Amino acid sequence: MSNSFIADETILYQLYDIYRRTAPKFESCTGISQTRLKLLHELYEVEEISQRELQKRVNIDHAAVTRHLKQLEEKRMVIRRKNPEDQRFTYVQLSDEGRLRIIQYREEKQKFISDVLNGFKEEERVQLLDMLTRIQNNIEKI
Amino acid sequence: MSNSFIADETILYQLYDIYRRTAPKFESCTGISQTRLKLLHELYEVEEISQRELQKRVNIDHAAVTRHLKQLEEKRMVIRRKNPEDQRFTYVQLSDEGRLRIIQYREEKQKFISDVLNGFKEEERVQLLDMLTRIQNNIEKI
DNA sequence: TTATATTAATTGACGTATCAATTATTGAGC
DNA sequence: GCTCAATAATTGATACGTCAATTAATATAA
Repeated sequence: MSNSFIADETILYQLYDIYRRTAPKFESCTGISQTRLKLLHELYEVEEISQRELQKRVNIDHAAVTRHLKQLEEKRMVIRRKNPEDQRFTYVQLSDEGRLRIIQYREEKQKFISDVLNGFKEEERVQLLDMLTRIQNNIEKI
Repeated sequence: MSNSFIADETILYQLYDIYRRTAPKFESCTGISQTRLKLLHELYEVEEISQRELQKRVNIDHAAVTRHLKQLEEKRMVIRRKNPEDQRFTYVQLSDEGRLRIIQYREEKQKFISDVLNGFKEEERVQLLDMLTRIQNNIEKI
């Protein structure tokens, strides 16, 4: 087993470890989980959208989407309604309050991200993004 | 909001996304989860170790360590015993079968990792590892 | 038009991480 | 020696992801 393989192992492990350690800090800094903010962010970009379409965009399981939206609805962050023309579809939109609060969340998120990438030059960020994208593509193929 | 911030956001999201998509594939390719293999790997490196020490090395919650080890014990992969000198400590070691099977797992893992990093030159791997380590350090400080 | 297939959403079962509380054992100070 | 603090392990509650099964509505084909 070569040294470079050990380094490769470490890369994989660090990817995993970074996620695990980031998630709780992200939430305590911003006040919301990464997935949920992603959902709100997608809603922020549109007037109204079906759960199905939203699910495709955030790319997590249907079941998780349903549960998040139900909770966001309870918190009065989003509004859901059935499409009258096709009752299978449920349409979702941000409530006025949701639209206000997401702005706050995004500010906190921005601070958080700049902490995470502290010390990274612009050029390095570009490189990193490129490498992560390549990894994502590789994983896709497996 | 500048373009570079959007790129930074994407980096964070991709780190999260890579983990989420890697985990199930890792498990289906290797036959074991990343965390559990990490536990076994640590055990592979030593004769015997306390759960406390093992927990420090893998750096996940005590509760998770306990639960994993209980399941690995049921599967006859590890052996646990109380330290007679200090009954608070539980010592863990690989069983003979565990020691055999981890070799298999590691081969599968090696294949998996080379798929994930397919197309990465040695120099890029070094760069990536360096950047991930810096991110880890940044997260630590938050 | 009536049976069948498809689609969106939901629910259930499960795995695994976290934090907090509890239990059991040992150590320290009086 | 006895009480109180510290430590390791465990258990309970909760969160959130997966896949599989189910429900409800619509489209399609005989």
